[in-house]
Amino acid sequence: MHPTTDLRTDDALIASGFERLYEGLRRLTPREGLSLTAASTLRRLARSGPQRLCDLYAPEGITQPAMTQLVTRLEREGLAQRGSDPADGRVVTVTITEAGRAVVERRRRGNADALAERLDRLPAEDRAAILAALPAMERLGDLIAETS
Amino acid sequence: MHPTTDLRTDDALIASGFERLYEGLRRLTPREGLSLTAASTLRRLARSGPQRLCDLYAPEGITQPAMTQLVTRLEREGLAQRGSDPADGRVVTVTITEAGRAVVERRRRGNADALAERLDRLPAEDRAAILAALPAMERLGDLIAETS
DNA sequence: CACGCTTGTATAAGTCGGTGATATAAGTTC
DNA sequence: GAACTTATATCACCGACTTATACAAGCGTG
Repeated sequence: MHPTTDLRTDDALIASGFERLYEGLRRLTPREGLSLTAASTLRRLARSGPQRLCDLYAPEGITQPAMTQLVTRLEREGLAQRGSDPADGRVVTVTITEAGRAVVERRRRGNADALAERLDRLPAEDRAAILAALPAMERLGDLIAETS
Repeated sequence: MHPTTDLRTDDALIASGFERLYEGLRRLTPREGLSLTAASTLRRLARSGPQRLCDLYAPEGITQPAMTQLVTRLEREGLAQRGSDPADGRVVTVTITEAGRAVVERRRRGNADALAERLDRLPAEDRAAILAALPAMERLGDLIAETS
């Protein structure tokens, strides 16, 4: 070990490693008729409960009209529902339906299965290393989400 | 430690951890007018050298016409070039240009910088854990790419 | 060597998911 | 209550895919 770890080099290593992993993960998930944004929005609704439309588009990185359209599509497919705020006649609240939750769950399971298939072919010590780094990566993911 | 590690539980943990990380990474990268597929194709051309068009679309997970169109767009923007195979009059070879390489490099650096900004806010032991898991994650990424 | 089959690209038409500009309606402020 | 702000919707457009199909070059076999 060096007396002071070289952050710059480490960061570059991590970035290029994540790049490879990211590409793999991207290919792994079947679309099933849901865009990345649609799936992410559904997960958010499942995780954080009903949200105002106006609080939804910025974290998903799309514009307001895009979110209006996305919610319309989700509603048409029965995965989410529009509601109204009694206190403010302008706002539309978006709620995930049971069918929506089922889709989120099915996708999550499918993704996990596909990943597991590959993980099983990895040496045990690789799995252990990934497992050990997991809490750190989750914290990193949250940190990115906060400071988006 | 358990006598036999519970693979199923570990896999699920890893899948959900990766999900959070993936969402974060997805938001991190600015689009800069390149689709995910376009960026990935450029990286592939930079990494593996000139490729036949027919060898390009399957690994990127799109159809052949989509790749034809993508190459046309890349060519129009000066990031790639079409060429021909003297031995086979049907094939089109695709080569990345210097401008294309520059774009790949700039995106990589931008991504690394944005990531570094967050990594710096992570506790040192988290960074260390991620660094330690990196080779494993790269192997996993490659494994997914192979068995796509 | 001519015929049909296969392989590699391209084109056409349609769809989906996004954008910016703008409209509309509800709330807020003074 | 007029002007401003906020929340959503609509419009026209574009980019990036899809399937179906065309076309041209190579290949195999009688």
